[in-house]
Amino acid sequence: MISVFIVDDHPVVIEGIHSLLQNEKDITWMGQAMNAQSCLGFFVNNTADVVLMDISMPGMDGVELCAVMKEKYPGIMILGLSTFNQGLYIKKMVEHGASGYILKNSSKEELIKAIHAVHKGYMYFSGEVGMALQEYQRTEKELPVLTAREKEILELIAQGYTNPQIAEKIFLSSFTVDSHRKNLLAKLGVKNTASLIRLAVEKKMI
Amino acid sequence: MISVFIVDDHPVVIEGIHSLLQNEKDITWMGQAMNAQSCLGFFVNNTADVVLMDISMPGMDGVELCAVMKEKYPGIMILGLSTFNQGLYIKKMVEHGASGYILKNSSKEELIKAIHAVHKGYMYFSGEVGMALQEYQRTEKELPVLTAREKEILELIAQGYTNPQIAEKIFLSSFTVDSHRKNLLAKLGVKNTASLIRLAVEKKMI
DNA sequence: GGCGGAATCACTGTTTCGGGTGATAACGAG
DNA sequence: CTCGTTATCACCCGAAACAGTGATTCCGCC
Repeated sequence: MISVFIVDDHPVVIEGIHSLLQNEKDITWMGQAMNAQSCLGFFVNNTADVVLMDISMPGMDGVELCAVMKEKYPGIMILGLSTFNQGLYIKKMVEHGASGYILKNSSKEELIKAIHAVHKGYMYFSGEVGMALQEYQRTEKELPVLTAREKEILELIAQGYTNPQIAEKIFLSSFTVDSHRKNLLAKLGVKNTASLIRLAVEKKMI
Repeated sequence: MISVFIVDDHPVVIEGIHSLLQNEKDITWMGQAMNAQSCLGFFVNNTADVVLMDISMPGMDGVELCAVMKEKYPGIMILGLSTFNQGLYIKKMVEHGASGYILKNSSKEELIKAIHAVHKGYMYFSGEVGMALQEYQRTEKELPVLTAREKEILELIAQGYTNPQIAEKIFLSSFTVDSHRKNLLAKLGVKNTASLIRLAVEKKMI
């Protein structure tokens, strides 16, 4: 049984989703809020497994509310709601802890599929934005473990040394350095030095 | 009128600087501390415009104390004190918010000049380390201005695109993209893509 | 109305990177 | 004792990056 709460400033959306879900045996309708304050008020004395949350709302928007909710109740899964593909906001919501995103005109099947997915801890993304963001998540969470040697060489690459220079510096063959470098690219799933260093700096690996 | 406080574990240094400053009309002697704890205690109920701070002290050293002080009282200017040119520590102190550095055997004139300089918000560096650190500051704060085109191409490089790919994407010749790329390397004073991207990410240019 | 910077394009090299493929030795875990 | 991983080294080859040099157009500024 999955308890669901919805936050959206459009009554018609609340009603629509409510009616879509009311006959689902394993989904319980916990309630609704039409703004961020009301939502936060609800969760003082109540809880839910999954929160469907509008991205754009008057006052505190979905991105902020998402951050606050995840801060207070990390166990609650948040699924973004929007009427169109707004890549930037989706990305921001995910960065602030949302587990996914669906379009408001999604089918009943997709809605239920998405609720189940995020409840189990998966990410769910609706429509064509899906693939791009799955990729984003991959690099976001599953950071491969680098060996000591790889970290050492990554550091030197970031400092601007070339393979031959690194080889001389740490007494290795430049072939070896090149091997490690290629392993770094493969492990981190990037295709060249530029994206390697960007990832490394952003993830504070160096 | 500039109020000055000093932190040093050597009484002779405190005395020496005190006597150098006692006849200065626009400088007020606020007091002294011989360790970090005592210094922090003083600033609970007092303040000062400029703090002369020894780099090496028993217990919490100048670098740490500097960080703590700047965290609590960002408006207080800190001037490092050391008996010799210890580049690494100076660099660290500056990174933690110090506004400069003088040698303990500086002349009275230099001491007063330095106090006035940091009080006005300038950096001050004593002796031959001066130049090196001014340089450090230059690359640290005075980031060259990039043109719109350069920023655009920098962004694309960071996303992992090659020159030919960028050229195709924004309808330019790959020669042109390469020109901009070389300008980026030259402007930012780096020698390859790795250090370019590292700098760009660390300085939040992308 | 010239001067400088930005933006564009062009050509020629050399060096480095990146893909693929494979080998050997050491070492720890099962 | 094998099996997987790490670390090492090796070679080929095409693509990309880097260095150097130079040219043209456009546009704002003094």
